[in-house]
Amino acid sequence: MSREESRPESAARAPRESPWRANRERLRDRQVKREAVIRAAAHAFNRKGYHNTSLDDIAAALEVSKPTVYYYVSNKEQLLFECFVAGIEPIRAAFREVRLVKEPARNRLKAVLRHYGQAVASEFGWCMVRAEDQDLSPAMSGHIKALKSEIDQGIRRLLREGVQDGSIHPCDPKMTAFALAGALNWIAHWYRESQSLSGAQIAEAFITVFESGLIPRTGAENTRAARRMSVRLAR
Amino acid sequence: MSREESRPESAARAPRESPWRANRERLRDRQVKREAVIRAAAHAFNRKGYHNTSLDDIAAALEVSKPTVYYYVSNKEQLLFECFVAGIEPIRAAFREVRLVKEPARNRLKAVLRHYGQAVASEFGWCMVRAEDQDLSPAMSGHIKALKSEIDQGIRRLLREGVQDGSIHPCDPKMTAFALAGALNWIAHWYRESQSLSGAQIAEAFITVFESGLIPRTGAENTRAARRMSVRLAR
DNA sequence: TAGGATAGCTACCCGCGAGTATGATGCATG
DNA sequence: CATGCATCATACTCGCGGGTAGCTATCCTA
Repeated sequence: MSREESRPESAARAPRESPWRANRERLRDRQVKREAVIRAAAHAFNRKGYHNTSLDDIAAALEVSKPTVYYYVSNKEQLLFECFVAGIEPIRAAFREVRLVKEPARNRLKAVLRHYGQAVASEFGWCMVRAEDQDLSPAMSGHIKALKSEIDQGIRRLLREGVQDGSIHPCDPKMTAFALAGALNWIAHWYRESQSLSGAQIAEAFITVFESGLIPRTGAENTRAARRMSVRLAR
Repeated sequence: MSREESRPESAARAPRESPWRANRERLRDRQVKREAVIRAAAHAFNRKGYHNTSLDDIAAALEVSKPTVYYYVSNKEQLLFECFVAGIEPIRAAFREVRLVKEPARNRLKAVLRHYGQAVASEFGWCMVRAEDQDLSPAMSGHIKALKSEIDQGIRRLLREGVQDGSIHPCDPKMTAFALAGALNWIAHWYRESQSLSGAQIAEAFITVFESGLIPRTGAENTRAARRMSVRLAR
């Protein structure tokens, strides 16, 4: 990434304002490498599953040895945890972002769900969705549960707000949130990078389904969703 | 089960019509025990996950030794496979059953989804949903993929039929099937037997969500679903 | 130029768990 | 009684993989 510019500088002893400069750069280098380890782990977990991936596999993918991996991460469990966090963070960010927006709750929910879908289809999606408490120590399991719950509660809240402001059809927030999140989470099970659709496109298609519902709509309300669909089906 | 009546008979040498009678009974006994092994495995997989469950665990739960388990099943992989089949069979049955019914496709789809939800919330639900190709030999993985695909195609077909007969809002069958199945599959991740709702009730709630959609309905069409919901929310 | 921190490797330990060799028990048949 | 089959246990093998001990190389700093 930024290695190409930063490295030669320090190697050639550029005018150093602070004696800590080189140190900071080394730390940043280390961070870059650490992230590479996380990504390699996510990639491997994606393809072969957590339990079928050995740390030797991950090391081999990075063309280093196993102790090198342990130099950047304390153990396998933490590796999974980091992948989980990397996967779920964009969703949390989406909630924060949307909190400031002045729009009907349904639109804010849609924005969140779009990011949600993209996150699940990302390289960390598998880890986020499949990180199981059974595979983790109680402490990490607790962290993960808390983060998951935060997302769940966020969706329920948007649903309640939507029902109140009239932008969402009356519904049971808990069950509806389960249904929405479940459908999106499940993307991680079938989505492959090579697919023709991107994560955003899938999220968009799902949102269309969720919005219109299965029962045919009559009159003025089946406007956008239905028209978009007929366009999609036409090509 | 039927052991109480059948065993004494054979032990007491009841009038035997055929010399194979005792043999048949022994075979049936064996089948009963075999199923007990499968169920114990499903139970353990449910709680601790496939990879965190050893065959010693399963044996211990049955109060037998590991070789006894191997006497009824050839290896761990097959154990998972059997659980998967036990989980998915009710869904296949639902499709067969519904094929004969003369109803709008949306109602037939609903019937299937109800069984689907119950199956996922059953004791084999976890195994059905989580059986991963990575954990299985290519042969079994192929079987499982075929069965999963059969279900998927069945849902898509019902959706297409529904769009044609007008009982379902125009939609992309592929994406809609993914959304529906995903939401239902995900039940296995959060459902616990102790929960207040049964699998059937959850399926019912989900169907309500899918049918109405998030966008508020106006006029005559928000009849059943919305009324049902206001009842639910009232108590 | 010595000393120390950083980064990485080879070679190992060791426990867990899948699967098995072998033998004991018991029941039916001849 | 002897033979054979079915059922199950004890006690093992063995490889995989998480994790570590200890050595080496490099580079920065004093």
